[in-house]
Amino acid sequence: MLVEGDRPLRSDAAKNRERLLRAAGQVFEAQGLEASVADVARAAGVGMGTLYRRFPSKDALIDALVTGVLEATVAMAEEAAEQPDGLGLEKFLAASASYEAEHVGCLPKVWCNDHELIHVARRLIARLLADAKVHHRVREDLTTTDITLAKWSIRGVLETAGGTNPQIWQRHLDLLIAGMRPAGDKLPHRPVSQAQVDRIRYSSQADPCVS
Amino acid sequence: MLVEGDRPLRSDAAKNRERLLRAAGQVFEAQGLEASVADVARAAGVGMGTLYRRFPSKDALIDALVTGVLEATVAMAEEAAEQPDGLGLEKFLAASASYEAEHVGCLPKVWCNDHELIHVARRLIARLLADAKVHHRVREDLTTTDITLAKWSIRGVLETAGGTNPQIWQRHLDLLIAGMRPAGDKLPHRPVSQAQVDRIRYSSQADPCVS
DNA sequence: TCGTAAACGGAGTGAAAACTCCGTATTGTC
DNA sequence: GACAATACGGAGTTTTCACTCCGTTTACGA
Repeated sequence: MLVEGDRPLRSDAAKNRERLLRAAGQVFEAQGLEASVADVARAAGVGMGTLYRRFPSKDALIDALVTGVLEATVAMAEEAAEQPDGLGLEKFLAASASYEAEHVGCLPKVWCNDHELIHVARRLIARLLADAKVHHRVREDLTTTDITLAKWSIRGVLETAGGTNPQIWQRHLDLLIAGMRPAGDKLPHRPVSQAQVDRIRYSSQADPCVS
Repeated sequence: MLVEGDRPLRSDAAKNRERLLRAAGQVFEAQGLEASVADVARAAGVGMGTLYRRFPSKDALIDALVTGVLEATVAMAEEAAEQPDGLGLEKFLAASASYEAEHVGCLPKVWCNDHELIHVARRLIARLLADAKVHHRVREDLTTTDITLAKWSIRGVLETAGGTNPQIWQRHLDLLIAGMRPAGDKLPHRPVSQAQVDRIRYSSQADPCVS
């Protein structure tokens, strides 16, 4: 998944790599993704050379953070799948929102579509949704793309509010889940097709989001 | 509201000002706010000097766009207030989402809290919400901060998906409104206080959002 | 039509930030 | 303990981009 393909890292290099990732998360959360790499290096207590030896570009550094979030997301989806009674979907949404709240820094780059792990997560979410329907936890006309939109929306709340305050995303998730509950009427508009979602490349950045 | 305090603009200057605003909207939508001002000037067909004579900084240009969106938002809220039967809130949410979808470029800077017009809009929204409650269109435990979160969430969807496709935000708004509908149970978590919302300064940019 | 105040274009400037280079230091193996 | 191989720091390079300056042009009242 990461750039290092060959032999294991020397111990100091491995330690600095972790430091850099941790520092990058903090700096990007505090200043946004336009924070300078020099700031990240300083926060990590290493030199620029070290940063660039480990991550060939700023984009690669961000991508490593994104990959971490996505791996955690997939893990949470797998764990939620073991929840009985069709409550896995809700559990997953809460768990991943909570995790994202702690990693706000790289969120703008997380839910673009280029990343392999996103497709893995999406398949798992589809199963969670199906299970929730079997147990009549959610309305019949709910689709996986609705869940995708819900995740984008939580990201919007987290990015605006910062990840500090759990109340904020919890209350918003309450509202979303209330909207997902079974109801007599269908949602007024047609669901968004998966193809439409796939076509989106996250336009608010000019460059493709994974380096 | 705008920087020009004195005499009216000469005709060519006024024309170029409009061109610049239109071009800025398009360029920022296509490339994000980190697009260069040179690109904006080129798209508008004017020189750098003209841009900077009209808008003293890039931030001021963005702020002019933001002000336009907020003025439209206030106008839409006022219009929605005339809707009978407590449907004004839903009408407003749909109208403002539709408008924002056409002005995705500057959205990242719109819903920070520093702008005077935001408070105006918020007061209008509070009245729309109260009216919706009187007519039992929404649940009793819904608060104005919930609407604020809903607007942030729509912004998240629009920013990710781009403003091009109305289906996307409509379907998401369907879900939100379904969650707002009257129900037997209360939402699990406590509502977010207005003070908490006011404390947020939109952290994903380091600088304060209005120049 | 003429004069002037206002506006125009766009090359030039300075700062900021991504990325490189290389002399020095550290790790881990024989 | 010595010696490669690997990693380290941080000053220097290059590029990008916001912003300025000034000679030329345009609008518009008299």
